[in-house]
Amino acid sequence: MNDKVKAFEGRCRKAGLKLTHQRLEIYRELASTYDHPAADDVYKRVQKRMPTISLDTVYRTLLTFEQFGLAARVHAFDDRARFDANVSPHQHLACTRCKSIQDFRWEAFEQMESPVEVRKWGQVKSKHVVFKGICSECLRKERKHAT
Amino acid sequence: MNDKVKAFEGRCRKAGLKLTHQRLEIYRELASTYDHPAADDVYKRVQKRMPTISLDTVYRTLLTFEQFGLAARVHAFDDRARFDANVSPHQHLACTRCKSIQDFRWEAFEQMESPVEVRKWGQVKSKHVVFKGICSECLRKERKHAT
DNA sequence: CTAGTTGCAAATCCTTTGCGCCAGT
DNA sequence: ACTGGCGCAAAGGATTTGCAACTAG
Repeated sequence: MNDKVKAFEGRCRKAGLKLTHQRLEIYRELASTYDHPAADDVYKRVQKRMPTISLDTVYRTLLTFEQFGLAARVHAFDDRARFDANVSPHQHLACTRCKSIQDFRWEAFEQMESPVEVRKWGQVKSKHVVFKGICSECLRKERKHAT
Repeated sequence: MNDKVKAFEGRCRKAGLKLTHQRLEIYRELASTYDHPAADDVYKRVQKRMPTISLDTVYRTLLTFEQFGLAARVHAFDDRARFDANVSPHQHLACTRCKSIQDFRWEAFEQMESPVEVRKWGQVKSKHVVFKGICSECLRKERKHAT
């Protein structure tokens, strides 16, 4: 965790981004969780330690992180954006019931060659898979209710 | 095209959905294009032939189509939802510059077995790939400006 | 010092909703 | 006729923006 923050500080300096308390706290929060929080969630959590932070700073900061490759935006559901400090290649599992999002690696996919249409289409920057369905937790709850 | 509409009518009857002019026009519009319009685009286009239609009817109708499997919502960008009358398996190419979205088939991917983590995660309903990058059209324009 | 950042409040954009009237079956 | 669907207007929610005050480098 502290390594992540150290790396983050270095990346900020290199990019010419000022290391403000807000950015540090927001990054720390994002890097310490695997649940892909929405901007609002990040705001609420950071607010506990830094009561004066404002929601728009969180939005602005997350946008900055995204632009500098320090965090990624996840488009699993369309109601609100979700964020991820994990910027190395990985794929997502998204539960349509509880809206949870989980990372997983899929090297067979990541190393697969893209079809010709894709190469002809233009300059690809990223490829990403999303599986949707119902997570086992939600399935369990459902069975209980059905009983 | 007319086949699509005929099929659509059959599917509506079977599902107990009333075949209103609005639904027919919205479906016709969506099925006649490959550009994955947003609700607002559909509204503007349908409005030309049906000036009294309202935007919220378009939203409601697209939602209904989605729920009954008559159309699909595409989550490529997070600003607004995009829709697709193509509900058979296919993947997407999305240009971050012009926001265009293109379909393509990728059978090697579609037939690939999912990793264990996925099967353990829960009950998967769909899997979908999005490639992001810059389409050749945008690249061409960029080169022109750079000259 | 000074440019980049923040906090506040207001604005904007997309999408949804309540309700009375209308239309498809 | 009955019920679902429509149009209108207004609400709701997420995200962005203008601006003055502040702060990291």
